[in-house]
Amino acid sequence: MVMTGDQIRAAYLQFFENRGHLPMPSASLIPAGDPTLLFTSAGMVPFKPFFMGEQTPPRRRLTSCQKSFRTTDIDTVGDHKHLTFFEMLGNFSIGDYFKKDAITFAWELVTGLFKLAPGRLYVTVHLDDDEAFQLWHDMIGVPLERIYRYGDRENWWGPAGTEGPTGPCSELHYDAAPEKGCSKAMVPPDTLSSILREERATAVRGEIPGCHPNCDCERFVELWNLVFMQYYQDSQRNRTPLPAPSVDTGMGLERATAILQGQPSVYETDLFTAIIGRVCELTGKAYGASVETDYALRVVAEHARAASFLIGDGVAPSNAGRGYVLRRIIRRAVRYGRRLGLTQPFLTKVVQVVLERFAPVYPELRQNGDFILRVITLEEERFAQTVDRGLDVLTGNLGTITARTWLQGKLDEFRELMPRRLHMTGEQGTKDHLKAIIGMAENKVHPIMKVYVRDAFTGPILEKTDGTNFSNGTQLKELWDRADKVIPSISGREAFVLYTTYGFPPELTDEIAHEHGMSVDMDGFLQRMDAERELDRQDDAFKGGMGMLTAYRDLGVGKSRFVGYGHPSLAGQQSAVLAVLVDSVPAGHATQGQKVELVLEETPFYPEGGGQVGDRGIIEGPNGLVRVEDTQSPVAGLIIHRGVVEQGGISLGDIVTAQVEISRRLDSARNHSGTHLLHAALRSVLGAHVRQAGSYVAPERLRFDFSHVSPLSPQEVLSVQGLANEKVRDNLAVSYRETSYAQAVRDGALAFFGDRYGDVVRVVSMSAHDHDPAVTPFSLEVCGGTHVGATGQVGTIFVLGESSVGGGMRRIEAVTGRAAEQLFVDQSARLESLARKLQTPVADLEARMEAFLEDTEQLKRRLAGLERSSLRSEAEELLARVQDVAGVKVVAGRTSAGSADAMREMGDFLKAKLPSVVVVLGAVVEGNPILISMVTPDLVARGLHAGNLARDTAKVMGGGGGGRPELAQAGGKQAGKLDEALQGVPELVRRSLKR
RNA sequence: GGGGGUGUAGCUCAGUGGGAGAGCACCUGCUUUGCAAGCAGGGGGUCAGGGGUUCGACCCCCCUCACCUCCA
Repeated sequence: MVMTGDQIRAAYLQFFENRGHLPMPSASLIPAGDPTLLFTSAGMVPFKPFFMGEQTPPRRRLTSCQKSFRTTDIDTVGDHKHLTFFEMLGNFSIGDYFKKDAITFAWELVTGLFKLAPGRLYVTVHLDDDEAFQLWHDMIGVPLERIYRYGDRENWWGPAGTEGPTGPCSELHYDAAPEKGCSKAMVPPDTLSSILREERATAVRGEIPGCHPNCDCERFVELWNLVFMQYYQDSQRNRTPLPAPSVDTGMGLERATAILQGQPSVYETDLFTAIIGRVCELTGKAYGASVETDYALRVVAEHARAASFLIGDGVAPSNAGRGYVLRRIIRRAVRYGRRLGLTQPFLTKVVQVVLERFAPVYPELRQNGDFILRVITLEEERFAQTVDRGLDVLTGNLGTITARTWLQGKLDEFRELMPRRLHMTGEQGTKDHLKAIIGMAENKVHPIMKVYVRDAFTGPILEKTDGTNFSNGTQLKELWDRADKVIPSISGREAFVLYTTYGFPPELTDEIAHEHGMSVDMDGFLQRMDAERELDRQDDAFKGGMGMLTAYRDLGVGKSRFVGYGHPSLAGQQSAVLAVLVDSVPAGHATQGQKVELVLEETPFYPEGGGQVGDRGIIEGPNGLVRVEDTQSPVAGLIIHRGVVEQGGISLGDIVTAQVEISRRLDSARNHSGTHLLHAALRSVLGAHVRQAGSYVAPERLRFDFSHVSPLSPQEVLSVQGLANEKVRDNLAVSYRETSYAQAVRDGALAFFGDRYGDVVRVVSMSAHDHDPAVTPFSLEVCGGTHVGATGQVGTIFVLGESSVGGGMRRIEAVTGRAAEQLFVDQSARLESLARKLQTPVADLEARMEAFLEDTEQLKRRLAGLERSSLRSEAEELLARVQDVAGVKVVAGRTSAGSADAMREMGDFLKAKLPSVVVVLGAVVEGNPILISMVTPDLVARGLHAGNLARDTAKVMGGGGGGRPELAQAGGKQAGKLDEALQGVPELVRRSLKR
C-alpha cells in the first residue's frame, strides 16, 4: 500500500503529535517580523523567536509541515532534484529533548511508519559529534559501515546570520538507486573520516576514492536533517554551550514522497503528476520522451506551483525583493513554455491544476484563487509586452538586425559599384561614401543600441576603411572579410543590453538571430553577466550588520509588560525603571537635556507595531521628568521609551509614573479601528482576495495597502467608505480575546504576514452581536494595536484617496474622528472664502467659476488680438524706417513686445513685406533685454548670419546669443543699453558683408 | 539595496542649447456611404517635480519622484 503525499504529510504530523508535539499550522512564506529574510526557507524559521528565547513557545515540543521557498536554486530548477518551493516536515524541541530522543524518533519513523529497509539507510554525523555517533551505533544499532562523519560543510548548522544558536547535525540518507550511482565502491567510513580530518587541518580539498552518502552521484537521497542546537555563537564567533539545547529537524516532503512511492524523482510523485500532466496536455508532449522537453516540462510545473503559493501568501510581482523573485519564476516558466511551443498565454491553465491539487491542504489557495489567477494572467501579459518591446529593438523598424541586413545589402551594392565610383570620386570620395553608408546603418538602430552596434560591427569596419588603400586588392579583400564576419553576428554586449535594460530573454535573441541567419556571441554575453554579478558581490561586502539589535538583546533586563490596552488611566501607571540608556549604551542615570531610552517594568506606552505609531507622553520620577517622543519595540518583549530628560534626572530603579498623551492615543485608536473597518469593507466590496499588505496608523491619518489588481473606481471607493461609515453608525462593539495564533486563524481572523506573532495573540473583533458566536463579526483580525471601545467612537471615516503602490497593490488613505471633522471644517472654510471672493453663494460657485474662466479666456484672446495689432502698427512704423546698408535692407528697432514669440511674429510680418531683409528687433521683458534677429535666405547666401548678428548685438548689453543662420535670438543684462545695441546693427551688417 | 533605461498632447512616440511636433484619437465643416473612409479646419502641453549652468534649457549638470528592466 503506497502512501500519497497528503497521507505522508498527515502521518508525519500524527506521529509526532502522538509523541507530545503540538502540530503548528504552516506559517506564511513571507517571514513574520524578520526583514533580513526574503522567504520562509525552512521549517524552523517561524519558530526562531522561540529558539532565541525571545518568545515563549505554546509547547516545548512542536511539529509542522512548513511551506518553504529557496531562491538559491532557481536557475537549476528543471533537473531532477532542485525545487524552489517545497514542504518541509519537521519536529522541534525547544529546550526539551535532545539528541537521544531526536534520533530515536527519527529511526522509529523511517523504519516503523515509513517501513524503509534499515539496510538502505545511511547516517551521517559531524566529525566531532561522538555523542550522536554513539547513539546511532550503540542505541539504534546502525552498523559502523553505514555511519559516516563529515566536516562543517556538510554537518554543521548555523548560525543563521551573524550570531545565534548553532550546532552539529546528523542526516539520514537513503540508498535509493545503487544502480544509478557513480558505480564506484563505497569508501569505508574511517577512510573518509581521516581524509576529511586531513582536509580540515590543511585546508586542502582531499580526493575521495569512491562513493559515499554525500557523493555527487544520484545514488543517495538526503532524507532528513536533524540539527542539534547546542551552542550560542556570538558575533565574535565565540561559542558557549546553550543551557537548554534544542532540536530542529527537516525532511523535505517531496523527497520523502519520492522515496516512499519508489519514484526516481519528485516529479513522478502524486505531488506533481497532475501538474506535469496538464503541461503535457497543453503542449502535446509526453513526459519521458526526451531529455530537453522533460527539463522544460519540469520547469513549467515547478514554477507554476511555486508561484501559486507565493501569490497565495500575498506576494505580488514587482521589480525588487520578493516580488522580483516571483516575477522571475513566472517569466522563467513562460520562457520554458515557449520552448515547448506555447506562444499563447497558458500559465493560468497550469495554475488551475496546482490550486485543485493543493487547496484541500492549503485553504489560502482556494480563498485567494481568483487573485492568484488574475496575477498570473497580468504578469504573463506584461511579459508579452516586454518581449514585444525587445523584439522591436532587435528586429523592428529601429532594430539591430534590420540595420545589419540593410548594411549588408548596401555593402554588396557598393562592392559592385566601387570601381566606377573610384574612378569618379577618387580614393577619398569613395571612402567618405562608404563611411556615410555605415553611419546611416547606425541611425537605423535604436539610440540605446547605437554604441554597442558601433562597437560590434560598424566600428571595426570603419577602422579598417581608414587604413585601407582601395587601389590595393588584398587590403580590400581583408575589409570585405571583416565585414562578412562581423555583420551577421550579434555581439555579447548587444545581447546583454537587450537583456538587462529591456528584460529580453537571451535565448530569444539567439533564436531570432538564427531565424535571420545570424548568430549571437553567447559566450560574450555570459561573460558580461558574470562580470556584472562580480561587481554586485563586491558591493555587498561593504554592507553593515545589525549591531543595534544586539545591544538591546544584551540588556538582560527581561521583559517589559504592556498594560496600555483599554483606556489608559489618567492617573498614569506606576512602575520601576529597569534600564536607562544614553546613546544606546546602558547607564545608571541620565540628567536634564540628555536624550535617553528607558525600559520600564510595566508600561502603558504602546510601542510602534502593526502599523500603529508609538505613543508619546511623560514619565515622571521622584527626581525628574522625561518627555517621551517615541516608543519602540526593537526586540520582542522589550519596550523602549525614547525621549529627553526635561527636568532633573532619572535613574535606574526609580519608581515612576508613566502617562501616555491621551488625545494622541485616542486619535490613533480611532484610526486603527477605522483601518479594520475599511479592511473589512474593502473585502466586502472588492472580494476576499483583498489582503492587508501594510498599514500606517498615526494620530493624524491612516494608510492601508492591500492586494488588488486594478484601480478602484470612484463608485467602489464610495461604497467602501459608505459601508465602513454604516458600521460606525451601527456602533459595533469592539472586543478582544487572547488565543493561540492557530486558533485565531481557524476562527477566520485575518492576520497580517508582516507581523510577528507570539504564542498568545490578540484577536480584535467588531460585531453587532458580540455575545452570539454564531454571528460572524463584521471584522475579525489578529492585532496587537489599541482600539476604541465601540465603532461609534471612530467618528466619520473619510477616504482621502486611492492610489497604486506597484503591481497588484493599492493604497487607500483616510482620516477619522477629529481629523475628519477638521477636514470638513477646512474644506468648508475654503469654500466659504472662495464664495466670498467671488461674491456668490456656495451653491452657485461652480457656475460662477465657469463664467469666470470663460471671461478670462475671452479677455486673453482679445488682449492677444490687441497686442498683435499694436505690434503690427509698430512693425509698420519700423517698415518706414528701413535702412539701406550696402544694398541690403536692414530693419532694426525697439518694440513693446512682451515676448520673443511676439517679436518673431513681427519679424515674419516684416519678411512678408520685404522679401530680402535683415531684421533685428529688441524689447525689454521682465527687466531683461531680449533680441531676435532674422536674415532672409538670399542674404544668408551673401554671408550674413542671424546667429552672429544676434550674438554681437547682445554683447553691447552684456549678454550673448545665437541660433541658426536665418533666425536667432539673444539676451542681455543691461536693459538701458538696448537702444545703443540696436543702433549698432547696421554697422555689424556692413562689416559681415565686407568679409 | 545597486546597475541600466524611460518620463514630451487622451494613446503610441519623434525631437543633440535658439519657433514644442507626427500618427492615431477627439471636435467642427465638407465630401462620401465597401471595411483602419477621404479632404479641410480646430481644440488639447506644468516637456514628471525641484534646483543649477546660460543672454536663453524639452535638450547640459545635480537632487527627488514614478515606471520599465537586470542583479542581490
